[in-house]
Amino acid sequence: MNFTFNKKDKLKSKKHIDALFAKGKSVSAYPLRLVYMATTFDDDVLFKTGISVSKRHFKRAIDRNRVKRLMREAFRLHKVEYSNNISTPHAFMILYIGTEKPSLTLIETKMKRLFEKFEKNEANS
RNA sequence: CAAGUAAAUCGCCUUAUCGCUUUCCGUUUUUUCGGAAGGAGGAAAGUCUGAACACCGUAGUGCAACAUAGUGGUUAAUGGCCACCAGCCGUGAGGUUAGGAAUAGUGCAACAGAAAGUAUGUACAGGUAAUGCUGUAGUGAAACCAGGUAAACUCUAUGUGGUGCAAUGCCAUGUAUACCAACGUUUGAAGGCUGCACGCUUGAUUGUUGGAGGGUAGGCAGCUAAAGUGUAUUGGUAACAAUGCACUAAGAUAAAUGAUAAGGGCUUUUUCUUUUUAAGAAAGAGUACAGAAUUCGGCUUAUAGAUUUACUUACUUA
Repeated sequence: MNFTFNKKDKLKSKKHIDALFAKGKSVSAYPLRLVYMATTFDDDVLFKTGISVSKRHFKRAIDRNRVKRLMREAFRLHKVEYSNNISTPHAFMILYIGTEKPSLTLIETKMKRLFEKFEKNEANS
């Protein structure tokens, strides 16, 4: 078991992020939205994940930080379950598209749905 | 006691579990792993100002634009701060100011009033050849060679170059390639047609290698020891200054400093018990504003609640 979520697991490269938003596919489970793309990384990590909250929905930095931290927690604690079903390297970006401040349990359940959808899409294609 | 005034301070805590990040040490070829130490604020916010720092610009002068506006002081600097004077507000402690100039000019003036300047009406009185020609009354803060207004233009005095750490400097994978060198060259390098071969075709303005330039992804510096913090003494009404002693305090970059659970503080509401004030118990609710991004000095705005110090109190009530 491994609950870590450090620099290597984060999607940080500008190149990857630009490519992701340009070509990536997406699934959503309100208030979350997952943009994903199969790709390769220089260091051998299976997948890298970025988390983003729009400035449009949360004007104050303190609120954005709070939502991002909750999302990071939700992802970190269930990372292992998700990674079991992923075989090829992927880049992920999880966006928060709601406008209300969420609770941790809401995000956890929604994120589970999000990845279920993602797996179904991958199996079909 | 109550109601106020002015300053200043604090602004949740503990434990457990799972994490993030920086530095150092050990380990390891690196990655990894282990250990230790550090890790948001009074406003980190607004980006309104003054500087440091960097780059660009820069003979001099004038105009324009913008800013400031009592006097003195303080400071690296300021439009900040302090003291005093003056006006206004308050019983008072105190608060507040948009405090230069109204015979340089232009404009504006609610209500009232005939009229607020190219005006002269009404009533009465006086006067004239005649006429608002003169006086009084009436409106108003102000009614003629007058005043008010510069939070209207304006004038005066003083001051001001621009852009910002996404500044700027350095390293540099890949891609394309100016340039240089070597090698290959009509005995044909290399490319195109093709699955391959033959063949056909283009053909040195090119191919390969190396250098070199350029500087995208990315990285490093800038980047945290400073007009620093605490404290004591001295000078000064004060802002502030000088000196001594002690201390070292985030450095991320799709952006760390957290999440969850339990318990405890604090505030408050309701109910119950004892009761002179008050105290105790139970249940519920609340626990703010807000997140560093080159660094400092200020200003402005947001802020549940708590604490301390100094001072004031007219009328009214006792």
